[in-house]
Amino acid sequence: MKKENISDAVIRRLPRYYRQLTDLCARGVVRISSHSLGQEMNITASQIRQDFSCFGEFGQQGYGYNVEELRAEIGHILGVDNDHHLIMIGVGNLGRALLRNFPFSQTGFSVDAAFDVSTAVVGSSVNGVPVYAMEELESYIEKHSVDVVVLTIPQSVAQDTANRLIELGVHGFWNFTNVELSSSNPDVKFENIHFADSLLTLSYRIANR
Amino acid sequence: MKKENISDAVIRRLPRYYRQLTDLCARGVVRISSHSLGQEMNITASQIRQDFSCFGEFGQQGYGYNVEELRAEIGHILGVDNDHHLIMIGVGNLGRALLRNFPFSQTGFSVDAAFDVSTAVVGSSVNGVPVYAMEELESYIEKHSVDVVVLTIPQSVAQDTANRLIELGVHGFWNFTNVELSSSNPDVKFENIHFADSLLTLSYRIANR
DNA sequence: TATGTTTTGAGAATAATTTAACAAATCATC
DNA sequence: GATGATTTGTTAAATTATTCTCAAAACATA
Repeated sequence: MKKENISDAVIRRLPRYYRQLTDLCARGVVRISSHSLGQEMNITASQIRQDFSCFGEFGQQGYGYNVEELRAEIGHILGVDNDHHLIMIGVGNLGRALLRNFPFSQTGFSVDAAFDVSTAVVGSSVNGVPVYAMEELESYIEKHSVDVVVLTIPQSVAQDTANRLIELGVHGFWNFTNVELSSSNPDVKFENIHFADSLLTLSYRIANR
Repeated sequence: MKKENISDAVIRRLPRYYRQLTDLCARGVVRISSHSLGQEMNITASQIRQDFSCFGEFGQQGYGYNVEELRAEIGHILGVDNDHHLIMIGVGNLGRALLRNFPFSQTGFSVDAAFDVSTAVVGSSVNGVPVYAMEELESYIEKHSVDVVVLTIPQSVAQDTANRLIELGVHGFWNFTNVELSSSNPDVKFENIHFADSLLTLSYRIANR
């Protein structure tokens, strides 16, 4: 039964399904049951069926799921076949590492531009992505469509920079700064990579194992 | 009422409390009630009190919580005052970015060594951390205590490398590869930073806002 | 010291998530 | 085509997480 509002818990599991199905495809597996998929992923078959049923009926009784088809469906739900446009603010060590290594195109994103305050990098390009000065941000966004902004900047300027971008109509932020960003507009979405938070939970778990 | 087993949901909120309390300290705030803390963090006062009560009674009726004291308690729970030892496997763009930027010491970790397969980096040092050849891993771990290993290596060698380290007694992994790692030993803890998963959930949310 | 206010921690109630159960549909084989 | 084995999608039950409520404790002020 297709649901109207999908819970966050379900959404956060989708990418993992997508990865597993990509792997199954690569291994040449044609079909799979919720039971065996669950075994591979170490989750219950019930949860898998429940999760998928939020979006439609992708399986067939007595048969299971067609791997390639299911992968395409979930990829579509996640938007990997979209043409999302992304820019990066902050071309320091982390920003550069992402530009060089992260497979943006595989997730449906094209990286169109980067911005930085440092005159040392402005004018250069990293992995084919041109680096502009922060002053050019407004005029750039007026001319180009921007779906997501990657924030790889210092904490201290994170919220101000976000505000400036929200003002310009951006509503997707991939936030690598270790602060909580917010907007009064509920349509503005923040996705955080909080390195420190992550390491601290590990610290807790190894101490309390 | 102190709890025996703390749920993952609670643990994952602790670092955020810690951050907020650090900020309050810096702002010179001496005491705070669950209500106003909740307002600042956009969560309910109930949840805050419930969360804290898992670990003890840190507040005082009619007064609230002493900010500095509470910060210290949560820091202690998370282990920021521990002397955890950490090594990094894989000194590529991402590994280098972390070594240069991430404040390991603030989270109770000291980075003692890094390892890589590339002869181009072996023998060098990044931000004071010496880079050794992968062949030296076994002898290094025999001589030094290692609590956590940061995996910033290609997916393809992630599980094998983890296995090799688990064999050597390591039971904490900060995993930056986009694969799910596992061990039959439940005392081995994996904390994942799955960049692609994170961006995909954002992709979903901006498309379905 | 008495009085009204604030605020916690705990228990109860509610909400959300996960797991179990099962009818209905398909498959595989005789 | 009939029969038994699979496997789904859905509903129900169980579990987990969050929010509400309130007595008890401490504070603030007179």
